Amino acid sequence: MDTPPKNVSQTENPVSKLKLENSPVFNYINSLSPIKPVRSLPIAQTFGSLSYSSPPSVFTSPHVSSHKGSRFKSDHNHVPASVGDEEALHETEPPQILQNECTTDLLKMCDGNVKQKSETPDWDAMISDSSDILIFDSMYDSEASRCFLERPSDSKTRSLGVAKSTLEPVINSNDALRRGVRRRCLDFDQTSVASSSRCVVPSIGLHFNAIALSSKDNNSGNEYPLSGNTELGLQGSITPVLNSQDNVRENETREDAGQGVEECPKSLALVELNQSSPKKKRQVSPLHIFLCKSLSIFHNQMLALQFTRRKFGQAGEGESSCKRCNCKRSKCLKLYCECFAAGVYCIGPCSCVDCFNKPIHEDIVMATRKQIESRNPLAFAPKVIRNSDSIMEVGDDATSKTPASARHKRGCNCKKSNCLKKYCECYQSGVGCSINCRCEGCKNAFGRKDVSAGSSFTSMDKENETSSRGRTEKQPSTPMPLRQPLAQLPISSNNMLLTHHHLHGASGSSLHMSQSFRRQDMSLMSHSKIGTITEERAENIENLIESPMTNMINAVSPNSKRVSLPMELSPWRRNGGRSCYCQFLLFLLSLHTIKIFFDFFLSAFNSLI
DNA sequence: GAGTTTGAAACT
DNA sequence: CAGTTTCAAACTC
Repeated sequence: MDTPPKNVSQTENPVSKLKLENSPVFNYINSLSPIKPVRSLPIAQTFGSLSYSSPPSVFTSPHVSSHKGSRFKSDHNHVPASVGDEEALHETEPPQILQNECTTDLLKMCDGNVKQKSETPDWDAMISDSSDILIFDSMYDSEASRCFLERPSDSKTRSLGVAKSTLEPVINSNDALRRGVRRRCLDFDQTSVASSSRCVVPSIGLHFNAIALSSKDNNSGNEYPLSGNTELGLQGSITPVLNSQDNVRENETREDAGQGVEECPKSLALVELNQSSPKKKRQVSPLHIFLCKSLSIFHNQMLALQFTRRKFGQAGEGESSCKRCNCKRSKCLKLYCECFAAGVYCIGPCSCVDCFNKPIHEDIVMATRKQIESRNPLAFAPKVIRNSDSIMEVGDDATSKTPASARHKRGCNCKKSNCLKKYCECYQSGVGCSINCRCEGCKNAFGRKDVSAGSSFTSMDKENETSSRGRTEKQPSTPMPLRQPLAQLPISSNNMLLTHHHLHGASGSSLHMSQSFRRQDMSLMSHSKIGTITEERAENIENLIESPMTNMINAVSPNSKRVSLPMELSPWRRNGGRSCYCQFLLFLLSLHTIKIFFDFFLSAFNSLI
């Protein structure tokens, strides 16, 4: 960071300093300081201003302590000796924790930069605290609490996914609460955490465990190991992914669980930046690290809250996607079952009979799923493939809205419905029929088969789909479904995720938003002269912003019936189109900018005097 | 809500 | 691979 040398102030005349501090200019500058304003800045309100509305009850929840106690890092200064102590502690100071600790962290951040650089701030502790705080903000949301406690879990045996025991309610279990986000995940594979709910963002195909795996070996010298809490929100939205590599990670995860320690994932792409080179690592600005981690944590909160809202039917338009199965004879263990097909457990509102698609039958579910996948490796893959250049063709009526290049993977086989009813999977998914369809008398309002042959559904797409069908879907490598796990994605040399361009099906609007946001923030960065954020690091942020995590929010689900994420559910597109994510980043950057100006003016006055 | 229709999934 | 059966959602009344 281009912080002016501070030795000037160390040698200054105390009298001069006093004069300076009493001067109006100094007062003005001091008012620009990030220190005091930040101290008075209520973080909760900041989130509120970002349209990240959490019920106020979050601050009064006694569960606050539970999560605080789940901190993994060595910074246990705040961890009480017992759960009871935790509760006692936090019941007496619920909301202040969020504000004070956050602001304290920011103060540390700023102070750490203003002071001698030898005083390396404890960024780990800071981030750990922040992550706890932020996660608490949503995880102990009153809704979330209900959600998490809806299905009691065994807090001892599992570190991921679904708990086996569902009999005894777990109230104060840190693990249970923390795992609540994944409660409804079909934990077919320990590290292939399914979408937490059918109501969850159906297909955020982000497999952070994959990153963890790839980065574990490289992380030994990580200067800024990440608090394990950041794992939570991410996995809350991870899609079920099965591949051979999962077994390895599964074992690792189980080992971790068996040790009773939830391994810090150290996996976030954000903190993996520039870790391949020790030199580069030394160049990483602590503020940059803080910023990146904060962004990731913030994102986690978005997803966690999103899960909660959808689960409790507050999704507005998204409610239509929260369906319940009604299986009678399949035991919800076949693809007939929408829940099973979507990779989620059945829940209370389901009307199924003899349902085995529940956490207590986890082993059966996993075995069945693998059996189905042995027959058809793409059985749980998304049925609809959207090209990255999909552009909604908006017509006069609602039914004329169709992703120009989105098509059903296998095509339909309608005989009587003319592809005009929901019997047709293409129509149900809101996509037009394609060359792959064997339908008769196709009149699909989203695009008829005969018309699609010359439409924007490119020849490559056709080739992919045709080849896919020709192989009877026994080669999962192609076509690349939307929900391809990051585990299969190429990881760059510096352990950073490659951009979403490697994926099919990123939403065009989301992409546009990301790019717009990127330009905006890159511009801001350049103008604020954040010297330590090198161009490469800026590119890292750029990649982060364009990561699949961002772009796949609008992806399709394994069950094409739950395809789209409603506009208002996307954490990046709320608040009238300006993302909270963006605003949060801008907020952090503005703090940094203010600090730079403060440093500049202070040094200038010091030099003058 | 019951019965029918439909097409995907599963089976042979 | 094709034909048949099973199944559950969609649909109709």
